[in-house]
Order: sequence, then C-alpha cells, then structure tokens
Amino acid sequence: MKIATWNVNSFKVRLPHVLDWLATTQADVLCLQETKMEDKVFPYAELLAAGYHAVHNGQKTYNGVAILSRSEMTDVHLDIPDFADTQKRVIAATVDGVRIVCGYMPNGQAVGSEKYAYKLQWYAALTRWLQQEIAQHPRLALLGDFNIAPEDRDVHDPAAWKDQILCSEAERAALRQLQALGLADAFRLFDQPEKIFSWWDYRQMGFRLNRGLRIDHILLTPALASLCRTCVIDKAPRKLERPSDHAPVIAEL
DNA sequence: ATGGCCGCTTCGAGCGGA
Repeated sequence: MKIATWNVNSFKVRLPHVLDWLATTQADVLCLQETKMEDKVFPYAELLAAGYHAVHNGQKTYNGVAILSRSEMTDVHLDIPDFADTQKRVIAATVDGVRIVCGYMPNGQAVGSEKYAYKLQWYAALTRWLQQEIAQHPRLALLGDFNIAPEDRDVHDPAAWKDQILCSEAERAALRQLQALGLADAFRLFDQPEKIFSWWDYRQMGFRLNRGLRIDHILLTPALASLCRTCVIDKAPRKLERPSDHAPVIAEL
C-alpha cells in the first residue's frame, strides 16, 4: 500500500500535476493540503475518472484538506473534536483497515505571535485527540504538512533558521510530544541522503540551490512502522512549470 | 537596508504562506 502526502498550494492550479503524479506513482492514498477551495467546486468527477475516490474538508481561499484513495473510504471524520477552529485543517478516513489522518498544521507566522500560540494550542489539541484515535485504530498513519522541521538536519541552513518559525524549540517539543504517542517518522526509519527537503521557497532560486526544509511528514504507529518498506520525497513535481512549493512524500507499507 | 515568489481576492494592493 502506497500512501502519500502533498501540500499542493491550490488544488485548482495543481490538479493536472496531481493527476499526472497519481498516474505515474500509482499511489493508493494521497493526502492533500491547501486545496484552497470550497467543497462545491472540488473536482470529484475528474478524480473518479482517474480511479480515485475523494473526501474533502475545504473552505474558500485558505487551508483545505482532502484524502484521495483507490479504495472506498469509511468513517470519514472532519476537524479535531472539542477544539473550536474555523480553519479547515483535518480530515480522517479508514482505507483497507488503515486509519488515515490528513493534517495541515498551522504555520505560526513568527515566534511569539498570536498565530504561533494558535499553532502550539493546535498541536496540543491534535495530540489529545490522536491519543484516543490510536487507541481505537492501532493501524494509524498521520500524514501532512506539519510546518515543523524536526531537527537541524532537516534544515538547509540551521544557523540561519535557529529559533525561527518552523524550527523553534517549542515547536519541535510539540512535535516530539505528538510522536510520544508512538508515532514514528517514516522517513527516518531508513538511511537517507543528507539535505533532503520537502519545501523550498519560491524566491531566490530556493529549489535550484536546495535551500529547503523537511516539514512534510508521514508518521506511523508501531503496527504500520513495522510494515513500512520505503519512504522518499519525490522532487520531480517541484521541477515542473508552475509547481507547488512543496514536494510529495510517499511511503510504502 | 528591504524584498526578491506565488495564489487568492476580484482589478489591485494586501494578506498569508514558510
């Protein structure tokens, strides 16, 4: 089973890239973030024609998450329970006995800002909910744009990013708290080359110079981590015309 | 020194992203 995550930065713009990528990779499940569209314009028909069911939790302009799956999905769930949030950042569904949770974690804007506080609260709420969700679904995968680079080796220039947003100690601690539920970073289950990233700034030739961060992740419970055979970041779509600033991450279970 | 890109909203400057 191939499961993947991709922040597409507008699904309207990136639909052709996603359809091409699905045809090439034959992923079984693809989690999308930043669809930036309302549900009434979501391209269900185009996806179905390509062989994928879809569930979507969207809103106009900002945020928006979706799960695409070759198999039908059950027990679809939107948002974090008992956490008041107008931003559409979470969708979950069960696919072939695997609980898939797709998340678009808050960016946080700047350390110490209101959005930063929201980000930390959001992570705490996610962790509380997932503790229960994992108890009910031992085979669970959390995929998405985490907006946190877990360690300095996930940052092209750790000195420049030290204590900055996406890299601050409190953010990394929040991610460790989440992983303390037993969630393993699929990418780090394997030997990986150095300087592998999943996001590069559009500005200043960020991609060509490989000035990136690894902020898109696939986290697996022990029952799934033991089944995981590979996890890679596919840079190919980042080289296309009008790319997303993120590259997809894909794991094989 | 600052911002330098992209997408969105809805025509165009400002916001958000990371």
